[in-house]
Amino acid sequence: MPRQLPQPSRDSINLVTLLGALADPVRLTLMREMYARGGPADCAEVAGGVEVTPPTVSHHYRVLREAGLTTTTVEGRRRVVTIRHDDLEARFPGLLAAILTPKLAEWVPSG
Amino acid sequence: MPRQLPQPSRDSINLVTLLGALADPVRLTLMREMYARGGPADCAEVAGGVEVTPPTVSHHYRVLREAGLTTTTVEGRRRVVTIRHDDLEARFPGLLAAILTPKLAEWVPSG
DNA sequence: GCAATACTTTGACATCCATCGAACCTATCC
DNA sequence: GGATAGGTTCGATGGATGTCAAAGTATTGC
Repeated sequence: MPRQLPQPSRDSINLVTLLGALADPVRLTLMREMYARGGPADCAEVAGGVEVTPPTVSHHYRVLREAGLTTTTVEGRRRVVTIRHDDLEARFPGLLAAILTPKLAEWVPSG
Repeated sequence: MPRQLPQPSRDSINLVTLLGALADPVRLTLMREMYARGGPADCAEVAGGVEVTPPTVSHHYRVLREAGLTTTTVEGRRRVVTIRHDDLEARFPGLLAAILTPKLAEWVPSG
């Protein structure tokens, strides 16, 4: 049975917390990867290109989830993560697209 | 003569830095106030409703400026601040509106 | 049951960050 | 020049944050 990890309700998503969650290169990379995949994705696959240790990856997924950005479900010994498109669009229309759509070359100057 | 305080060029505005600058209640309040006024505004007036000491306000204005969000000019013994609408729209279309448009009641749950 | 897999939690550590008081700087005005 | 006003910088401080190694928790498979 897939269990769902605790997450804030739509109405309790805080903008400052949300921005703080996105204001980190690792988490922004994770979000971009999820966004590009467009649907439920394997946590390990999404984090494939990220160069931090498993505990740190776990920490970042937790921050994203607790900020209301993602939903994580446990399926066996893997985790599946999804961006909360509907909730985020309802609360902050256009925000996600504005942050995640720009090309990589644009959010990292000289990158 | 109005002097302009140093700020990053349009192309060197970093998304992570920008989000970090906005991920603070005081700075978000300042940005909202400026956004609502729609043009150049007196720093002291904008910060009128904020309940922190002058050194802290000064610190926050600096963070906003160095993140590329605002332009500050010195006119006599007051400062005038402006949101860099054009540069921000060019780099991250729709971002500013998505973050600053929501009503107050929405970015602070139960507020 | 046992071993291996996948991820999390705990604890520690270094760094960053918001905040303030005190001192400083630069205009304005008498 | 002296006094005042508006802001900034400096130094200190308490708290948050990113990171990792080690230990813990589930789940799969033999």
